[in-house]
Amino acid sequence: MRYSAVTIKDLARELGVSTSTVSRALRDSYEINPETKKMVMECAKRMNYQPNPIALSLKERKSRSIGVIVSEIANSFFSKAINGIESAAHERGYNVIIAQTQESYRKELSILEFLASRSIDGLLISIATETRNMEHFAALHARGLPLVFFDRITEDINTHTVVADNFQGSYEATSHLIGNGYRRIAHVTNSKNLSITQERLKGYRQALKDHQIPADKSYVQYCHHGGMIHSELENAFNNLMELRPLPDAIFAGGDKLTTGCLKILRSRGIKIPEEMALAGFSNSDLAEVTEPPLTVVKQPAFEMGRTATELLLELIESKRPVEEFEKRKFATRLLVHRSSIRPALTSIG
Amino acid sequence: MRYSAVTIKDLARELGVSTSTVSRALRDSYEINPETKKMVMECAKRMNYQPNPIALSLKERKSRSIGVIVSEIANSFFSKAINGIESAAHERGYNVIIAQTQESYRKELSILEFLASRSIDGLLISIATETRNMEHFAALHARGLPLVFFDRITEDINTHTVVADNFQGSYEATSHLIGNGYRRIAHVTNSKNLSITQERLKGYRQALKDHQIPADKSYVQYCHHGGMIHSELENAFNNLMELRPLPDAIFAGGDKLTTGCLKILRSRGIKIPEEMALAGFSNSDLAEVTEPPLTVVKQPAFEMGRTATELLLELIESKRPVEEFEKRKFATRLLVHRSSIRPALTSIG
DNA sequence: TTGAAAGCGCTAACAT
DNA sequence: ATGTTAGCGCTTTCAA
Repeated sequence: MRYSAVTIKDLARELGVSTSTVSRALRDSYEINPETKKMVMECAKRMNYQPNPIALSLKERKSRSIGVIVSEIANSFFSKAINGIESAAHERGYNVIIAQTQESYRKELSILEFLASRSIDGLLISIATETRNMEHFAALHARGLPLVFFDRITEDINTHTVVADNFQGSYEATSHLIGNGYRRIAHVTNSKNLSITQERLKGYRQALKDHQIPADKSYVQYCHHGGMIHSELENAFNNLMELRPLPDAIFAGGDKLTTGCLKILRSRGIKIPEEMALAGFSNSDLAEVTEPPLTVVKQPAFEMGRTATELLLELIESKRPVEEFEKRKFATRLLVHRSSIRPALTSIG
Repeated sequence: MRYSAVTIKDLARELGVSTSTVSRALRDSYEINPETKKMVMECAKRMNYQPNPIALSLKERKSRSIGVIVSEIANSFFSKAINGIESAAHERGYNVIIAQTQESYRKELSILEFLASRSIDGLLISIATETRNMEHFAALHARGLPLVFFDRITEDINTHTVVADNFQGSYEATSHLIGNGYRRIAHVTNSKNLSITQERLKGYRQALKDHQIPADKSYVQYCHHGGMIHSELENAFNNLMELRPLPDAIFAGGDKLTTGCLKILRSRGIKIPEEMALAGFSNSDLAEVTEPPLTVVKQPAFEMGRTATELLLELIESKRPVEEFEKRKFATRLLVHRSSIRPALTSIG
């Protein structure tokens, strides 16, 4: 059974006027007699007329919907960013179509093809951790599809980007660990090719450097799948546990990695922060009620989503090709909790 | 700048044939010369032709997209259910448009209007906690839009439904608390009008009854906004703390309520489970690393999402009106952790 | 085996 | 002030 709506034609027939009169009346055109307008409006309301957006889309060659590609909505940063995206999009009459890569490059490719073939007007992208090659994005961009990257961005494509100040967030968190007496700080992070990985790594390294702590490459562990594959984070962690001297703190570069490290530490009975401190990027609401409460770097996810969307809609609705691209950067916030505070008694200094 | 795709017309011009020939060749029609077919296919590939789904939609009067209405995607149950929904929908070439009510009836109304006007083919709905009146759904259903309710359902509309066995989950959790020596078990739950609230309440009451524990109405606190408004849960909690005798356990009937109670108990320094045990419905991955680890009733969210979608697509693609409606019910799982286990020393029995 | 033409719902240029 | 018509991309009779 098909749901069939009232069309402009039905109204025209009902009223004995032409479809164009109805169309113009509904759009409140100046060239329509006020009385006719009123008559049409009333009839439309009475018959519960709803314009068919598909016909409109076909005509205007746009669908008033935008796509969003993220790694997974269960990620606390992305679910909040999506709230921001939806709020900005709906305000301006746009639909949002969400798709998840689960950090997989293959999925990213197929999703991109899927979305492109669904006539979306533009795309918000946060790149999967597995992805190294940007050609699939470049091809679409070259064909004129408006693109805005957020959070995990690429330099390869010349368009708007929205990011958190990952360097700052990472620098602050690492400095905080150092300030609490930790010296052998490991860094568990996403795949090397990701923009956020590189920036966070830089912040981490700079903090070590500024405090005259030598950086050791083996203290940095990359998770090619962003902790999406459980064994991967386990391996990274095992690698760290084989190091001598043992790290005394872990700074994690992503939502799943932060909570993942917490789970592993807990499951192995390693005391936090006595034996190993933990801090990391996360937007989880539960950070303060875990055991121990987690020190986290929070990104303004909602605002970032909103801004990315506004920039995308600007691109979509711009009459002329946009030449100037913005790089918006948002400050992060460090929320300090017990997981990274060295207890007074065991302080080594 | 507009992204403009290759059309069937471009192919026809390129090859010097008619658009109908191209169309038929692409659809592999029997009445087209194999050589022509091959030629068209090659040209389509070469020019990177992608059929315009909007034109198709207009023609077929369907959009190959379904809407999903949930309270919020940051909810651990819904984010996983949505994964299931997307997996089933994408498999069959459907788009998913997600919208969030934030538990607000008003938002539910406007979202419904928005989605209905965007020519979706069907709708998956989990009702907002504020909603009491089902007329907005009934009106759409009456107009022939396929609807499937999941998780928070209504009896008022005759269609497929997908739920967890809320009674069972609630019964088991409450019985578990009783088995651990708790007798004064409070229940913090969603708005009274919600289906899940009623079923979970029944399970809770039945468990009390089966163990000869008198039910006290004041031990049940309803949150009309599902804990979405912070003060609401605070109030509910305060009400419980004024009771004498004081409850010795809380059983929470929803994701946000469970973690919300944890936060409140923690912030007030009330020891869990010594002073107050806690258990509740939640699909959070962090339940086992909170302090204390939480006893939770888990729903098979992914499977529920998949099933709801399959039922909806069945409805959408059915040639004749569907008369027989299914009520799918999924078993829940009780994961016991420390938050509900009475320590041996303080055991009263 | 192929082409011409109509039509899905809507808008807008062009009549009148 | 209103009507006629063409066209957005595609499929599908109907003709040839």
